[in-house]
Amino acid sequence: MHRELRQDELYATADLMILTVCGGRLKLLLSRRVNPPCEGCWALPGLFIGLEESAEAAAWRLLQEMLPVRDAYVEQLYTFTGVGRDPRGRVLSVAYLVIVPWGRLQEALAGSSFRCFEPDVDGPGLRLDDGEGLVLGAGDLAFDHGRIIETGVRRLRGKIDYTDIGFRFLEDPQAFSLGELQTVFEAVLGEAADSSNFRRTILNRYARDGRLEQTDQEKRARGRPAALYRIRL
Amino acid sequence: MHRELRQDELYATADLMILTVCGGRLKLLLSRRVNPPCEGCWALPGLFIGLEESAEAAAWRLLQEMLPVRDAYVEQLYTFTGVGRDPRGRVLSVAYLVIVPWGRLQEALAGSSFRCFEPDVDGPGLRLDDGEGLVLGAGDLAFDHGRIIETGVRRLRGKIDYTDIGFRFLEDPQAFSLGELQTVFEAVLGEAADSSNFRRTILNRYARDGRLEQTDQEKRARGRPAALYRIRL
DNA sequence: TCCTTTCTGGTCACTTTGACCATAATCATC
DNA sequence: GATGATTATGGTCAAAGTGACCAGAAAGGA
Repeated sequence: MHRELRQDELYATADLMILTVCGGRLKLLLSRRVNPPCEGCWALPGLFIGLEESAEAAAWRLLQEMLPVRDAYVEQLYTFTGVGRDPRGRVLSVAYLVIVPWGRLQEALAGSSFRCFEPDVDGPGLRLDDGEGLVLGAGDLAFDHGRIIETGVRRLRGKIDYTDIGFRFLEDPQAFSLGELQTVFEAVLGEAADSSNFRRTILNRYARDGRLEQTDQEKRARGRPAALYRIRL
Repeated sequence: MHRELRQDELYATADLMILTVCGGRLKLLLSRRVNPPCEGCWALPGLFIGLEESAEAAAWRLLQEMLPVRDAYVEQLYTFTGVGRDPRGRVLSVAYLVIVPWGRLQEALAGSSFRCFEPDVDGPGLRLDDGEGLVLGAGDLAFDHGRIIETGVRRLRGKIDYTDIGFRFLEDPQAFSLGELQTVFEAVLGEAADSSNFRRTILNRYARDGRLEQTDQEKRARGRPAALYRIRL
């Protein structure tokens, strides 16, 4: 999709930070740009916002075009407006956080050109590791996407403790174990939690007012079977 | 500033929610529109973002043009992108929270056309009261400014407890009493606080790591003199 | 039958929070 | 100058929340 931009006009794109938790790690979807500008760089998926659609509608449209997933969670992250951020012209970027449970993402991902990277925002600069030897720095990313990614990961970390955004990573919010939820929290925050304290905190916060309820089912895996819960989002 | 918009182009404005605390109440600045569209409606100040400036730079430019204040706090709030939000054409709104201490705002306000309104987001619909008998509802506002205002007040309330944004309302962050700070919190949250508990919480949170320090000065007013503090922002 | 793994429940000390009470230090008023 | 109102400051006390542990339960695997 090569597009010539007029220099006396303003444009806006919707750019998506598609996040998931897989193998106990927070992952981010990037694809390699095949056209200029930033040819060969890794980039967040994005598209130009049409004149007849809201930014969020554009985000959903892109999501459906790229990987037809249902039930994704989409939340506006921040709008990046630096003058020189796109060499083609003046392009604002309305960035979105998109959360898709790994199970649903995995299928859609097969035929796509996306690759999963694990973002690390704790060091001096952003690092992205695909787990197979490929490690990117901010310089390997198109536009100001490095800054967007840092903003997104930090925002997610900041919100997970006082909103229900963590539940959006669950394969099935109607049947999940507290262990699965803990895995999400650990992946997002990047540090281990005590399972006993974790369960106490979550149950205190969500079961008290009935948003979280235990079902009569259980999940059997390696260890002791886990009770399954249901959350009202 | 009447402007004809092309129908095949996209535009973006920076719209400002200028907030202050005055008389123990949270106030918001609105002005009445004298030109179409929404002639006669009350509106947030806003301008079109130029091709050569970032949205935040546009916000600062507008601020300086309207009321030359120094040392305001500016933070991006949200980007509103509804298709029908501006009858002139396709206009995105990058909304900003702007906080100006009342003392500095008051002077600049004298010659302007702005009016202070106290926003109330707790009822079924937004209400804005200027304290002199004028009460606005969302329908009296231009564009989707009612939605912007609700978003802004809620965001401010949500952030005041776990960020230092409340200190931005202080006349002088280098010399303020805890009573003044408490007034800010009460105005923003809309409910009274226990002064003893408030001081303990603030001192615990900010004095522990040295961001908040007591000065050797004090402020004398009606009651017992108050110690003055300094915050590192 | 062990051993490992995971889930679940509990204790204990420490911190935080909300509701009070008490006192201190000033001003306004008589 | 005495008195009362007002605001600031310091403290207690119980309840709730948090972090570090320990212990047992219930499964699968060797």
